[in-house]
Amino acid sequence: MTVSTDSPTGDLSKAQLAHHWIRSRISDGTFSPGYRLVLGQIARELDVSAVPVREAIRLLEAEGLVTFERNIGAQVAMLDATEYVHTMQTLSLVEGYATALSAPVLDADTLERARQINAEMADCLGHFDPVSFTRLNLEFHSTLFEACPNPHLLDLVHRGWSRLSALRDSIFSFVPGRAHESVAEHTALLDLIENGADPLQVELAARNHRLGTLDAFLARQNTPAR
Amino acid sequence: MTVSTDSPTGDLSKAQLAHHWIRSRISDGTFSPGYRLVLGQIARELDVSAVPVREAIRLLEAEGLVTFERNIGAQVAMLDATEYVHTMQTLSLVEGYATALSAPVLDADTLERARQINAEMADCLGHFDPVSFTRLNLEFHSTLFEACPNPHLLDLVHRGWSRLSALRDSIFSFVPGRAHESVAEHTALLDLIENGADPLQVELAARNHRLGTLDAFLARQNTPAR
DNA sequence: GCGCTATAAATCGTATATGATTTGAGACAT
DNA sequence: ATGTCTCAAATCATATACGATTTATAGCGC
Repeated sequence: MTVSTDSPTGDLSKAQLAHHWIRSRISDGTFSPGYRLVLGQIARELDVSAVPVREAIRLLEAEGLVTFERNIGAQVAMLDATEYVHTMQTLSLVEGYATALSAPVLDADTLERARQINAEMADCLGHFDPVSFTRLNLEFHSTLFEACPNPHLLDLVHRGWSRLSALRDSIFSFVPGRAHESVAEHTALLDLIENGADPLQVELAARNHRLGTLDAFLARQNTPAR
Repeated sequence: MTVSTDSPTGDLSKAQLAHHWIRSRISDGTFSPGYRLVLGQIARELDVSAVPVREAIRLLEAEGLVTFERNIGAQVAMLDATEYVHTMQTLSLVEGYATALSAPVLDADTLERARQINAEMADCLGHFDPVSFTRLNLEFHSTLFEACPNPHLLDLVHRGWSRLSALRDSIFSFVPGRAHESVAEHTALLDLIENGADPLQVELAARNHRLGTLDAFLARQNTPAR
């Protein structure tokens, strides 16, 4: 359901276990940005040796969740404003396309479910609940792009979400003063899909929807626009 | 210049050396798709232990260049038609956007250089030289997207190219009967950029240019269209 | 007190060693 | 000939050991 909380299935190597474990700790906030990941410490915690932990950390580095320097060690990556913009921009691109590719495959049930989720998001605005809002937002978009027939593309979408949800605090989808617009755009997007709109139109709607959130976020922070 | 032949700079760990070394062997064709990568064998060859080699291979797996199975081992990934389509599709997306983002930053000199490269590509058509054609094609597009200010996006473009150039035989950009059209589209793209066209127009031109090559390739192979 | 050096502690990087898993060859029965 | 069983060799996965590098600390001269 959620992107990064998926539990690994089947029997995994210790390196893979460490990989998932550390990623989970980053996602759930136990290890927040800047936290130093000491090999031996994590190894003791997981009751494994340092070798598979090192491997896990190098993989997380490749995913962009962790920074790593030779002979220095690893720490949970910190997204500055610039990297946030770049990640959101990239996500808007791949998610928009993934949504457009999956739109023709969505059945009526799925669309109805998406509308339901969007209704719940609207509720969150009533009794101010940005955390649920963000969680539902992910659920909403997942519903729309998960049917994408291109697994590479889908992988990029997941990586983008993972990076954002792990490194920004957990309410990055909620920008005060923008949330209402966001819900409205969701409805518009669903209408487009339901009416079998041109794929490019769907793509751009989904893309601009996310870029809109980004811009709102930047405006709020007085960060120079992208 | 080329995407995947960049030599690492500075002092690297043995794991990183192994990483680059294996990738180079894949790129230059020494290790072709399906080739089995045996840890101990590579370790002996590089005069290191198996530990850093394993790390390197796991990273290459994450990049999609090798497949790896627990207790079985690694082999250079094999792109079937489907994966080829997915990779090309994804590349068309990210490269198109990267080109559109970098277009406004390109100076006259760079554009002139691109035209020069494209002229050389046209020459390659005269004295049938698909290998140079493909190399120049990469050079041409690199020139256009390297100025992209979004490093994440650029990274995705590089990964896409790396995957394609490593796993398809080295002339994947050259599809007989399509190459002339390709050169013409390059000129059209440069004109758009030079005239300061709308970014979306540049993006779609670049995207469709690559998708055109993909479609031509598929048609030639009688593979069902994407 | 401030800065410098020397030393110790912590940590990383990887070679080596060992157990676990898979693969392949030969023996054997059918 | 075919299938299957057994065992040995190859290979992977990881714990352990040790050297290399960095960082922290204490001492010393000024």
